Amino acid sequence: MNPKDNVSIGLSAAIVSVEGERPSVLVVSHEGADDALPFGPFNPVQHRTLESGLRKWVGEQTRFDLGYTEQLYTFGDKGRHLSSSGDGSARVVSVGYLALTRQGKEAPETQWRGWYHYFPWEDWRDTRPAMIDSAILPALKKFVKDAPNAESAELRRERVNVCFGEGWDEERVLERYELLYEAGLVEEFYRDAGKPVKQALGTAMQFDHRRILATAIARLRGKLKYRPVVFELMAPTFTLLELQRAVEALAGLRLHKQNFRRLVADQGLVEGTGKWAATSRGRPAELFRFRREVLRERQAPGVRLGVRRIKNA
Amino acid sequence: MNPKDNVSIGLSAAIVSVEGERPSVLVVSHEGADDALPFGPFNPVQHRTLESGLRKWVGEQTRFDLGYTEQLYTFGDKGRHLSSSGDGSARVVSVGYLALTRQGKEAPETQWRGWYHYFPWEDWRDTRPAMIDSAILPALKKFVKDAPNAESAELRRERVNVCFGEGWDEERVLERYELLYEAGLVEEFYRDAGKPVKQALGTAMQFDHRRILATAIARLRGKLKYRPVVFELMAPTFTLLELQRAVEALAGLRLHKQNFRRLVADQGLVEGTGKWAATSRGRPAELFRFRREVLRERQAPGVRLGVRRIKNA
DNA sequence: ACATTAATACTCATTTCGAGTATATATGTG
DNA sequence: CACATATATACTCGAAATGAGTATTAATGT
Repeated sequence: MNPKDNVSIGLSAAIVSVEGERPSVLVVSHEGADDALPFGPFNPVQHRTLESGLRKWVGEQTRFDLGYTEQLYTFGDKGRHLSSSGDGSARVVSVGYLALTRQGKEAPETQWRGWYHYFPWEDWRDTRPAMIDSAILPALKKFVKDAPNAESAELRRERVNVCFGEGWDEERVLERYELLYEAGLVEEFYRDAGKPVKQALGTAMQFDHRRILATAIARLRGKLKYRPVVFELMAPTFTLLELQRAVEALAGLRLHKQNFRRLVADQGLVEGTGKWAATSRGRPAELFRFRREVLRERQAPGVRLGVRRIKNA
Repeated sequence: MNPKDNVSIGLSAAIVSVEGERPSVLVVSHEGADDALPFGPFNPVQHRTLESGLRKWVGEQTRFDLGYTEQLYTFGDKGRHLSSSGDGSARVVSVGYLALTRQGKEAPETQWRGWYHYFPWEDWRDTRPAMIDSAILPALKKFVKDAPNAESAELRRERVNVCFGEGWDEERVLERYELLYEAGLVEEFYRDAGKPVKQALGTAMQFDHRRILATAIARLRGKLKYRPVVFELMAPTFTLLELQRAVEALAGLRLHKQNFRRLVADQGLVEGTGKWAATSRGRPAELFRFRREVLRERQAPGVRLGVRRIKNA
């Protein structure tokens, strides 16, 4: 192939953990600049696979030993990988990864940050976020009206409806972010276009990292339901309520407690340890552990969160 | 970034269609060489996005106008992108795509080929393929026995069990292909290692294209169940049996006719046209069309094929 | 003692699913 | 034309899964 076809490949990782009710992502933050995901170039000479390249880079940058990892998507859009400083020179194709861990000893330049800082409209645990009605929908209405022609307006109307209309589908995280981007509701839109920022919902990230994070959340929310991935984020033993809170934090939804318990129990996802959690108030809860055997036994075990939100939080 | 980090990006597409009961993939075949998927390099100067690059390349090579497309995975393993001629020079990272179309006018160097030529063990419509018991399981048993140590043997045993043991999970196409690759049951294994071929199940493809195709089939089989993607492969109108045969062809499984009908009808995926198919024998079937509106209405409509195989074909 | 809090158990109606049986409408054959 | 055969379509029925509770148990704080 021709040398002019050469491109640099950037590897980025959305490293996710949950502490209590807060789903977080590990970010590299330098003062003044936006947060970034840990990332680095793929070196075809050193690295045998993309994933081994990622592990090496991330290890160096964050001192983290990635556990579960999964490739998300490869982004190559022109103009979507600019840093805040605006160097538009190199064309970079970026491969995003999702990694799940528990919090540990991080490198000093990195920190865990709640992911709803970047996506405040995605957290429906307490209530439908007010900003959807106060800021998002009015702006999107305008976006529909400003469409260049009727056909485009109809397409936009449909997208708005799917993303923010009747019936919240918690998995459409990326679709929603991309819609907000195109509608100019997000800082990155202005940065990529080299224009002054007009609207900026949520906290911005460097490059296309918020898009990668959106992809990560979407994938994780989907995967939760058919693979027992939550357990990668849990301590070795946990109470059922802790497990539920973790799932809720990730899904951004509240679940029905009794049914949640029935689900994980009936599916054989967990087993009691016979020990009890130190409790403050209320009846003490039994500590459970993940039954690794289910990975072999069942076809598609997962916390099939009865997707519907609990009537009222 | 350093120039030595530069890599070529190859774009490949698994273009899928179904004609009758035969799911096919569009391949480029030159005599003497293995089949290949349509592919070409990504040109960062010309192409704004990876997908537009793909569309351009594929358009030139196959005269096909891709409809539905979806990015699958980005492969970068060293030594898995060798051609049959064995040029090991350039390091290529390949981005695989899935595209769904109907058959039309193809370029002369391309042809539709049934995908079960490449994966004969994946077609369970008539019966559990005999080669699983006659060839695959014995060889995999040996693969387990030849493990370097007990721990590795246990891991291998589990993988064999998940892939080919009790309970067929039709989505694990890639997992199965990778297992067969590692166990040396597939031509590509020997080619990539530069060794003489010992065992070769199914028809080989160039580069890592069979792996990309496996990824495509797996993704499509999964997606079928929660998104109405089959309809991309159907004529504008079709009988319910034709629709069922298409789904069965893709899934490699037989389905229960009456329940299939109930499913697609109850979900509002199709609507009758009031016209009837020209019939040879039996009562004539009504022609249906896809109700595009469901894309807006329901959360996750798809042909939730009651995964279990029909008792006996 | 008792209000409060949380864990866990049990109930119940509804929906979905798997697997049929039953009936309707063609063709082809003697 | 009667009837075997093939296919489409309708309807049934029990089992399992799901959504939304109520009931009971076991702690703490006052």
